[in-house]
Amino acid sequence: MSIIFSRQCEYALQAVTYLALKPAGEMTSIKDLAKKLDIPYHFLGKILQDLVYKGLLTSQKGPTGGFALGLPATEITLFHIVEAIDGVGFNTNCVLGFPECSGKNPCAVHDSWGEYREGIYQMLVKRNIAEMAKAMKKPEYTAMRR
Amino acid sequence: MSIIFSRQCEYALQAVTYLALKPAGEMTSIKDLAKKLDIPYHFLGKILQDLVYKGLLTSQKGPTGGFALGLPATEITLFHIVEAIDGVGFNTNCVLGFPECSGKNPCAVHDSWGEYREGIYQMLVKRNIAEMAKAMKKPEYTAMRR
DNA sequence: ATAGATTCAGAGAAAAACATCTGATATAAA
DNA sequence: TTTATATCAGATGTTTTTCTCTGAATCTAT
Repeated sequence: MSIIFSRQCEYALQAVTYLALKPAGEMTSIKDLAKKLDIPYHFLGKILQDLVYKGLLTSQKGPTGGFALGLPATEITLFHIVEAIDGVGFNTNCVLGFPECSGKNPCAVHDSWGEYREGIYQMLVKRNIAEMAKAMKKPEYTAMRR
Repeated sequence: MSIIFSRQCEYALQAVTYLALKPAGEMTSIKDLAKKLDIPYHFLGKILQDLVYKGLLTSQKGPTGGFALGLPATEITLFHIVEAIDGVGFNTNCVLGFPECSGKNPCAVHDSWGEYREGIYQMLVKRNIAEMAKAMKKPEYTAMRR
């Protein structure tokens, strides 16, 4: 289907970015997140739970509870989230799926892909959630529905 | 799971590349392809059928039958195959899945990704199956098992 | 204390992707 | 003409991913 990240991963990126827009310390409920971002409620719950377990978010139960960033927004990179949800398979295997493609026996796109892959990796490592939030702030996120 | 092309698409690329290594006009059976490339027999059958329908391959029934390229190897690009199997979703949507990411309201990686995407696209469009076959020829493809 | 709102945890359902099976049809060679 | 070997076509099965449900456990505010 031509995709780089799983749906879970995309949802995670969106949710964390949204949390980064909130005042520090404020908790946001799954309900709010799911509604604003148009992500299935229970599915999102699972994903956020996972991110709490991995230390990227914190959570609090009970009324006024919810989720918040577990680290300063500037310290959470896109790569942290991708790694937590999807793992890092995309920079080991041949893009075209040739099992024997390697440095010794490269496929015709082995080297070009290596460059793009590295670029994408750098993009994920260098961009943090604070930047993402800033970029998406324009229409105050209200337009962020599918 | 972090992937760009579907398994089907990878199998298709491998199979077509393998066919390009064969003398022109020679037919290769699913059995041969499946065994050499270690792809599930019936699944591969379906994929090849699809490629015949799309005009990239030709087929012949009966003994001595099988599949062959439907066009000269130099005229089949990687993009042709990817397009036939996976479609072209990867150069329209936001990599990170932000629904509202666009030129007007770009996410923080919108522009960088645009460059990589274009590069990858060019890579697929410019590389043809003849080149792929040449690159993979070294150990005469015999090592191409998982 | 109690009530209400929330996350947590694990099971389960639905959909999509991946793979297999079976019978039909075509074709080449004996 | 018969037989063996292919693809073709459609149904079926399996696995993975996506999404849902339910019943705790936890916490806040009244």
